[in-house]
Amino acid sequence: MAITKADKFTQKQIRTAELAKALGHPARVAILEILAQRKECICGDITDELPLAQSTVSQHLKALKKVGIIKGDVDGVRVCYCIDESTASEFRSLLSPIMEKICSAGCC
Amino acid sequence: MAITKADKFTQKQIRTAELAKALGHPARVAILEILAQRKECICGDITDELPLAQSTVSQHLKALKKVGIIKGDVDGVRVCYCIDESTASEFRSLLSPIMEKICSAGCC
DNA sequence: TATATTAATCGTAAAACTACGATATACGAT
DNA sequence: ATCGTATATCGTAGTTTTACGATTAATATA
Repeated sequence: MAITKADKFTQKQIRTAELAKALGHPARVAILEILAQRKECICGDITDELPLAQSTVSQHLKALKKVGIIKGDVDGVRVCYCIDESTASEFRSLLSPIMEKICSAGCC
Repeated sequence: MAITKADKFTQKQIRTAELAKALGHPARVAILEILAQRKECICGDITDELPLAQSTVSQHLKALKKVGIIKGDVDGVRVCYCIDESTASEFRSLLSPIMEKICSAGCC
């Protein structure tokens, strides 16, 4: 962000935006869905399920890891990815009140 | 997106990402909060509440309008913005199952 | 030790995002 | 008709995102 006055927003707003942004690409939505579907870590075969190059998938995984929504443990030659429940809960906590409000903001 | 194979993702994933992206900036989170807080349209004083230039706020409003989460009705010299409840509900519908799953994806 | 495999990183290019000031447009008020 | 106010749009610059192929690093296996 060029010359962002990020400090003028609240930490909640910044964190909410950060997490929402992580969901802001179909590939990352897909990755989270894949990880959530099976209730276990996914070791290695994420790239196979996406219509993207391996390096691109790796970038998306990195983006998700950066905000903490997933974590990856090295297991030999593979890396096991899974969702970080605590961050997921944090996300829900941040989002819930907003969703609640905007879904009942009756006017016009 | 350069050379995006967007057609390889589901419409749900694409729409979810689109809406999440709209929340992907603190200013837009703030705008939605402002609109949701008061349960009526906001006519004109949105820029005053944000640490951004008028033209920048206008761009953020445009981004929110583009995905349909807000709508703006012209009222004389002002424009009255308010949340589009149907899109907000759509957003919640898309997000809920994902949040549900990732918050109980117990592993590791 | 050599080889194959997995995943991250590097380098790069194109597109999108963010921000601002300046300008244009549209309307109300004088 | 003119002036002032509110909002959108234009032009622009810098940053970030997205994507890919190529390379590197690490490990498992032959």
